[in-house]
Amino acid sequence: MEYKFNEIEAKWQKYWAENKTFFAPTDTSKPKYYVLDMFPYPSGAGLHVGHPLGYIASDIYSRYKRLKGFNVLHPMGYDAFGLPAEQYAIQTGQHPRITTMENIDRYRSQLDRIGFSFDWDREVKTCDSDYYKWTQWAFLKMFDSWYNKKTNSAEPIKELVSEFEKRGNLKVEAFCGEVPQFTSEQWQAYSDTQKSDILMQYRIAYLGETSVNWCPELGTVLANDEVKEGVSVRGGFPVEQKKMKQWLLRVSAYAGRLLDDLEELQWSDALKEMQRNWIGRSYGAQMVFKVVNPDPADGSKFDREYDMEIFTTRADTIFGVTFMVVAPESEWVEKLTTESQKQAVEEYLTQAKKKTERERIAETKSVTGVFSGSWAQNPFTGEKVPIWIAEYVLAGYGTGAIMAVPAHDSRDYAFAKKFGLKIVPLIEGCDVSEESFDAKEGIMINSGFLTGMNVKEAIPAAIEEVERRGIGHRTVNYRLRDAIFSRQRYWGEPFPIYYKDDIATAVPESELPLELPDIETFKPTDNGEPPLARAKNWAYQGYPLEKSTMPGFAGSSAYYLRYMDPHNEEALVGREANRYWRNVDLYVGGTEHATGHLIYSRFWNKFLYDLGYVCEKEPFKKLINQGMIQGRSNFVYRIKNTNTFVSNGLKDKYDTTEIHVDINIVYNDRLDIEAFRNWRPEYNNAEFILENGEYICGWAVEKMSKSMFNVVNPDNICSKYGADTLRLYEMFLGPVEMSKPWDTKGIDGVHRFLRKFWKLFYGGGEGTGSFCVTDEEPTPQELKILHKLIHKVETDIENFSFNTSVSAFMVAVNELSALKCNKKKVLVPVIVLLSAFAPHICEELWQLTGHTQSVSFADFPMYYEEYTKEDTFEYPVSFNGKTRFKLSLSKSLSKSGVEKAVLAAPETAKYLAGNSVKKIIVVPGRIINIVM
RNA sequence: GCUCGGGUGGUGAAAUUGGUAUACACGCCGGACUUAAAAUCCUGUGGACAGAAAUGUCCGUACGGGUUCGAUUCCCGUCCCGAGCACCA
Repeated sequence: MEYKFNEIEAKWQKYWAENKTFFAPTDTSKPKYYVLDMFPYPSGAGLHVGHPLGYIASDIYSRYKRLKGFNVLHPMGYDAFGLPAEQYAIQTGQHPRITTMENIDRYRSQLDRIGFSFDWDREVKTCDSDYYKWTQWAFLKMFDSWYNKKTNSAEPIKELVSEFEKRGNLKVEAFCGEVPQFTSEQWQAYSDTQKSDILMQYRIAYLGETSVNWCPELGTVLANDEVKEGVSVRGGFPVEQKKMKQWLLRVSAYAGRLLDDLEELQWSDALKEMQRNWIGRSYGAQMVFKVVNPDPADGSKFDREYDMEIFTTRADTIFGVTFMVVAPESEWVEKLTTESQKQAVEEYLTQAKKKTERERIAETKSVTGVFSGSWAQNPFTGEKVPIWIAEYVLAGYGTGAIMAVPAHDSRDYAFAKKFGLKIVPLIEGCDVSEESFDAKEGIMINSGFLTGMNVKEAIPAAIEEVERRGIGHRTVNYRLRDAIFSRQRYWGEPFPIYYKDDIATAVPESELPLELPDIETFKPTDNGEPPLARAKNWAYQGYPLEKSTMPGFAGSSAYYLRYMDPHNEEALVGREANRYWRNVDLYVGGTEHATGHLIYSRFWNKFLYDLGYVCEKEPFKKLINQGMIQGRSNFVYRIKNTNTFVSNGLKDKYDTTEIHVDINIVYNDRLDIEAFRNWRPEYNNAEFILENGEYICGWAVEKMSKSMFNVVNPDNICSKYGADTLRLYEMFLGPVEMSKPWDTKGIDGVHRFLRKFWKLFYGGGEGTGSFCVTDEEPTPQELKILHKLIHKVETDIENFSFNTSVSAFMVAVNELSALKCNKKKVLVPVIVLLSAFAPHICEELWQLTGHTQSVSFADFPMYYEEYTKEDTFEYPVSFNGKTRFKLSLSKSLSKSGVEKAVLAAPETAKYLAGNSVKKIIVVPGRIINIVM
């Protein structure tokens, strides 16, 4: 019988859905395994063949784990709030919910065709109110918490308030904004508004007036990870810095833990490194320089000496400080500017402010700055140095002020050269005439008590001295900033916050979800308010509700927890379900979320962990980053001003224009000329210059997109070759982690393999023969093929090396075909093993070989035991007619293999014979280990 | 500039981590079946040299050195490619 993949696949997909084959109950009698894919944003374009790459890999792994007896949680859902649906809504007036639901349906039908083993009973959509109820709930918990540095944990704000009432905040150590010190009496005397303002500085979700990334085109603020090179990641619109009142999450409080806990995760080094860079820890010292104007007559406003605090990682270079710099946005600017410099400073500031983020980045090489008029005193040398204002110092990092050591910092060096400031070298033998010496090595000179020390010793020695003198202390700084959490958008979770006499107040938990109201148009209002300002009665008990909504990462930060217990109405995740499923064992997704979702999720999880809602401190134990699949575009070459097209090999002889051509009318780079003429009316009477009677197209690797006519839809591949072929082929293409272009050329090879496999069950005669397998005992040769296959595929799956396991199947099937092997005892274990990769064909063959249920995973351990027992035995190896040592071999290895190995390496044999070798381990033809 | 990955046939890529380099697949060459094509199947396929042939010899994993009985794998230097970060003091 023929291999009718379309019928077979439809049959089993229906069977799985009807029987809920992949339903994963919270069954504590079995070991659990949680395999998660990053859920997709359902875009209007649907899935292309690149999207399912990671899903296929994780599906193979899930099915494999089920075979091994695990209770596997493998859910899927949709990250359904987002910008594209809203942009579409603004243009068309169609409610984003409608577009989103349509897209979800399309995604679902595409996913179903590939035969994934998702437990759809656990599906979540972030835009459903019974899902975002828990997003809002978590936000309220953050609003009601503060970060205690003493316990290094988030704690309820109620406890903080009672501490304030008893003792004020003198003993409180918290990650917080700027707050005055106060006693309990002072606290009690504060007005409600004052109290609220103070508490706001402590909350983990807080309202803050900060400089934000404002994108005028999108009409919203963006988080740091949503901005790249000064433009928005979505849309590529310019972004500027603007002071605004916004909701923020105090992610920075968790910076240290986010960094430290990275160690124990099984993530790729590249990804961990990205997070490390993003969090950016640096050890150093904070110290104080006195501001001392030499000539008070110069309009100095100082009636006393000010202490200006700076941060440095190079305390050892303090003797080389020749000037100081503060950021233009720093609050120090006003205090430091003297009368005589006032005009120059103001000019500089207006100029700096006008620049967009993009311009600032473009001009990183140009050095700008202005002298403030004030001077500071070096606490070690007593020398007076000028204080400058310059853009190269950032207000948001450290204290927004630095001590400049031009000899040993390239940025300070460039600045000193431009403005003619002094450069004092501090390291023996360094040449600072052309560039600074930034390396942290060498012997100190010109450095008082540090002179003669190595830089590595000098840094701690300098910090110690700073601490001894009481002018500063050792400290750690992080680059990671608090996450801006509000968006001036409609299609997102509403904040459960209302403003009672301008005091931000939480909507009671019992009233969640706070549903997103319907509105007529989705644009921001004419006076620049967010779209929710258009909603009627957007108020709680008569008080106005917050009009911003939450950003995209809000809904995706805890979805992995919701899958554990998706229908629980009492909690985000029930205690019992959480204790069983714990966290994600394997997470598969792209690197693009390295500094966004993967940071926010870890933060969110740690926060819930602190409050005792979840039992693991990290959400994702092991992470695999699947590569992107790019498109392979085809081109035709039109001779300019004609309707004649010239084949790729001849195009250099003419003046041509390159035109993208739909890859669906090109086969192995050969153009279907008739189809091309029918593709577009303007090509109806196109002429062609051929080579060898064919039109050969050019090609290039590009992003898969509609505009380049290179999108390959998985549905088409499924109809033409079947889902099993698609699954195998995507794996066969190369390692999952690698990015690679899609090329349909090789798919025939994989499809042929499945036909060949199918034929094994039909006495080698597809189309003619009838189903025919025997109960005969396998020969040793057949067992060896099987044994090798099981071993190879198992180790490959564990290492996520699916391309090589597909190859192993091909080798085995080729070998079994050559032997015309149709013995059940050989073929059935192959079916079981292959069912992880190509489930439909395997289910069918499983049934045909006489099994009544869906691939009965319970039977697998038997085969597994029987065929993977590795009896090792000693095999003597001799040189010069004398037995020298014995080889340790497993039963599947042949004698001839070993002899060949030794013969292949006579030098090795000679060497080994002359040494005391205890054991060498050999596989056919190759020595893999020598024990001396 | 800094930090991580990588460079293996015509192409996608293997190599059990120091043990016969190029498995598997595509493509290509030749053959079988066919009136023919498609499909299918079989054979060959790193390079150079020698031979009628089986076969043999040498060179080959970006380049130059090193360690080792033995290096695609480890070490040093150079050159390319990709990804991420980028005034973070």
